[in-house]
Amino acid sequence: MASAEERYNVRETESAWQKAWSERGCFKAESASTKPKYYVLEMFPYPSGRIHMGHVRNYTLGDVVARFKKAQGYNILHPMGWDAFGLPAENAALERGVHPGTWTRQNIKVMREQFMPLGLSLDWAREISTCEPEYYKHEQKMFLDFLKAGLAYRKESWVNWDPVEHTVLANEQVIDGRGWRSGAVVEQRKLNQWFLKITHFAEDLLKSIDGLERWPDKVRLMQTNWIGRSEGARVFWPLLNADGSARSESLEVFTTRPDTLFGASFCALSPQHPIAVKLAESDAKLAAFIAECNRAGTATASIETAEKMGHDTGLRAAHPFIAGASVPVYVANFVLMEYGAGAIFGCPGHDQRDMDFARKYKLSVKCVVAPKGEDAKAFAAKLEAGSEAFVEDGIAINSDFLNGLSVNDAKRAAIAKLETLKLGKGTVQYRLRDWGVSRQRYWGCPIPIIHCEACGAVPVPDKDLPVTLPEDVTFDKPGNPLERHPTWKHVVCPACKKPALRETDTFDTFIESSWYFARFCSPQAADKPFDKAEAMRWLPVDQYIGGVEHAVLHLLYSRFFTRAMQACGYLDLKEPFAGLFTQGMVCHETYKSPEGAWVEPGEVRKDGEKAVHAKTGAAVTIGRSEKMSKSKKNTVDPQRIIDTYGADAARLFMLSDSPPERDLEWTDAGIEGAWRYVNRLWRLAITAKTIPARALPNFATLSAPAQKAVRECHRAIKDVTDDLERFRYNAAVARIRELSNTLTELNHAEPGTADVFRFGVETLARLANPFVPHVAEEMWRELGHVAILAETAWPAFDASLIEDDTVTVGVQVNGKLRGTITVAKAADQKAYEAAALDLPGVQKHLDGKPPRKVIVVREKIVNIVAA
RNA sequence: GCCCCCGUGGCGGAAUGGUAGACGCAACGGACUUAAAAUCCGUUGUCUGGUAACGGACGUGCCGGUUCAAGUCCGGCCGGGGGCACCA
Repeated sequence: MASAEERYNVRETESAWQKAWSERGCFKAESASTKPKYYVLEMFPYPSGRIHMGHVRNYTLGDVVARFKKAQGYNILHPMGWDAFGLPAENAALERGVHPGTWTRQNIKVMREQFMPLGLSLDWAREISTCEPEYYKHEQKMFLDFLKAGLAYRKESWVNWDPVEHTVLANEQVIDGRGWRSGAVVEQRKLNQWFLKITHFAEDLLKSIDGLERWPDKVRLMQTNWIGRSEGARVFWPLLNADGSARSESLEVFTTRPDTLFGASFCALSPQHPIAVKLAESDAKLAAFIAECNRAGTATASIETAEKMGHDTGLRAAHPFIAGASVPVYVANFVLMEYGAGAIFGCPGHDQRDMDFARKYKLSVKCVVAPKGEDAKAFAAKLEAGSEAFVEDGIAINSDFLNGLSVNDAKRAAIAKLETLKLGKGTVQYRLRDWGVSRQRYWGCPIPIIHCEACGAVPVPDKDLPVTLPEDVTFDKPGNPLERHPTWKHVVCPACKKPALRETDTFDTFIESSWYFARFCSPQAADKPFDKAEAMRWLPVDQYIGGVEHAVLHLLYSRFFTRAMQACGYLDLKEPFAGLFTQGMVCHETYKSPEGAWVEPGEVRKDGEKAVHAKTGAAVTIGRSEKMSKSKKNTVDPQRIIDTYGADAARLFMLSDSPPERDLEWTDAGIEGAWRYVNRLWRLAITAKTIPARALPNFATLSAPAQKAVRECHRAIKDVTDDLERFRYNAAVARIRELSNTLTELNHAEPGTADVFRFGVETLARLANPFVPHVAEEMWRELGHVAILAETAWPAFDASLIEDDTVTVGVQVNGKLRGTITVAKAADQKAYEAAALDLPGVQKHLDGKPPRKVIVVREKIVNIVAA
């Protein structure tokens, strides 16, 4: 055993190995290599100031993958960078008067230094920072290429306006009617905006989800729902004036239920529908109603509680199937302009919203679908008198040529008829809308466009790229500093050379993260975003790791952007991430003082079940464990943990207690336990190094306990390897601990097993390497190895030693365990049966009678069914 | 409202339909120590019989089903979490 003087010096050991790895360039991606490639990437961090536990977990998970795959012989690309544009930098500028660039670059410096002691196997030579012109100039060029290819466009539209951030937000960035960062209730404004045509790829983005086999089902489902494919029909309703005379236009609606057309009792337009807007010009009441709707849309946070309101335009729409019939045309607050045609036909009998609307405005309700097997007349009478729509499958009734058809057949028949009449056609509608990328902010990539009165929106010529941000800006007033900069926006039109204005909006920062993974592939090409051949060699990312909060946003944008880059010749690739792993959050108990203020864990002293404030002694209530956040003050600073216990202990704790996809609760006891195990590993190595290194004697000559231990080692290699492949890191750590328990027992109890013990500790070091790389290296070195463990091949197991000659299986009587038998693996069923029936416990429960049946599943179980 | 996931000891969690609770945390007992820390050895699902050796019953949210065998599969509830949400 190690003497008292010999203690594991974490600090020195960890920094020494970090230095050794760095000096040797262990983790540099090889540009020319015959090894198969493996690209490991964690979602790059936003430089907010300091690293937090979520970062530690994220990068530790990726590091396990990288180190394991490296040991398995892959050429690894494991780069790091900074998602450096964003609003917090501007807020800091506002609050502290520091330039966003200064603040951001300072944070990067601090966080980079904080990352170093974690011992991550990163290739820092490829570090990128998205706020530098060397990075963002390429996306300006790409944007102009997208523009040429028709994948970017500008249009005036209603947009989500965040009144706190003073900027537009994408649909994906509005959560529960509030801005995803500010939490402010989002308003609707009509603005000229740049859009990227993500809908162009809607079908492909949806279909390709099937091929993303190494993505979590949850994320695939979320993207599927977000894209929201619906099959239905566009239907044209010729419009009539109040007096029944025909108007020149017809109203287009989208429906997924053309089978219910015979149940139509009204049509409704969105308040933003062009026809509604036009009618409002000569109808003051309607204009007031529309204004009211637009205001309500902005002021009401809880849209779902908003009452359905409508305004009768006086117009009528001619029914496509019933000659001479028509329905009233309303403008209604619940009809969305952005979806479908911005107008609907209402069938109250089979849509709850339409029912609500019909009851409120006393419109007719007609049942046109009845459940199969029920009395249609009675059902229809009940439905038409009630207030609940029937939305399930059934049989068409009261519907002329559709009568008797199922919902699906009726849909098909209705569409066919519409197409014959040229009053509609079958179509596919997506919920997905184009990605609005204009932001009225300073700290982002300038949109490379010049607005000229004569020439319109003119792209900035290549030779004038990049359009860089001016440094001399002020943040003393709300709004966009670029807009009020005295000179920056004043330029001449590249086409006509007359005075013109620069676009002062910047890109949504999700653009930078939509292609950074490709930039990493070729070390910082100056004249192009990345080298195509290099990118094709490394991409797709083999394993991408990050939080599930990006399931739709970043991950969908990147999938789109990759397709857009392909369309413009940058790549020949559609899917950027072949494998995705979404980690859980790092949580901690919350504490509150009697006054209701949050209390930091550092100020709380635990006294059994109770908690008290360390300084004042006042009782503190313990709340549920929640995601670490500054607002709830339940954070633990990684820096402090690493200073105290070292990176290995922090990494081990992150990996060992919970499955990586689940939330992890940080506890002091947990990190202590991890720390103890790191020391235990080291002591095992110190003990083992006193044994001379020599080849393991022939297996057959070993004592029985030694043989058993050797088998254990090989089984551990197999199990840990399997667990690593399947992201079962908590199970892998448990398996490693089991092996150390076996070795400790062996060393204590059995003399003459020294060689095997030494072999076991070596195996332990190699298996522990991806998880706790520093102490593993130290063990490896203590055991006399010169080669660095980080560059040593993953251990192989001997399949013949995995299997034992005998097997122990349970013996049940009527499904209840009554004993176990150990039999030769080669034994036949009869031998199992005989051994099982021989057990006293079995005899007792058979009560002297012969068994009715004996089920033998070799190497698994024996179950005896008693008479 | 719609869709998805999850319910296992005091706690985190193991368990290709085949010996439920691996591994760890906490707790308790012991060794070492003047003492403490550290370390090492042991006990630990619940109830219950027995001085003991050793047994018995129950047990994976609840109710039912399939099966020789169910934490695992199927149906129905209850509870928790997440996503979407006036998407026609």
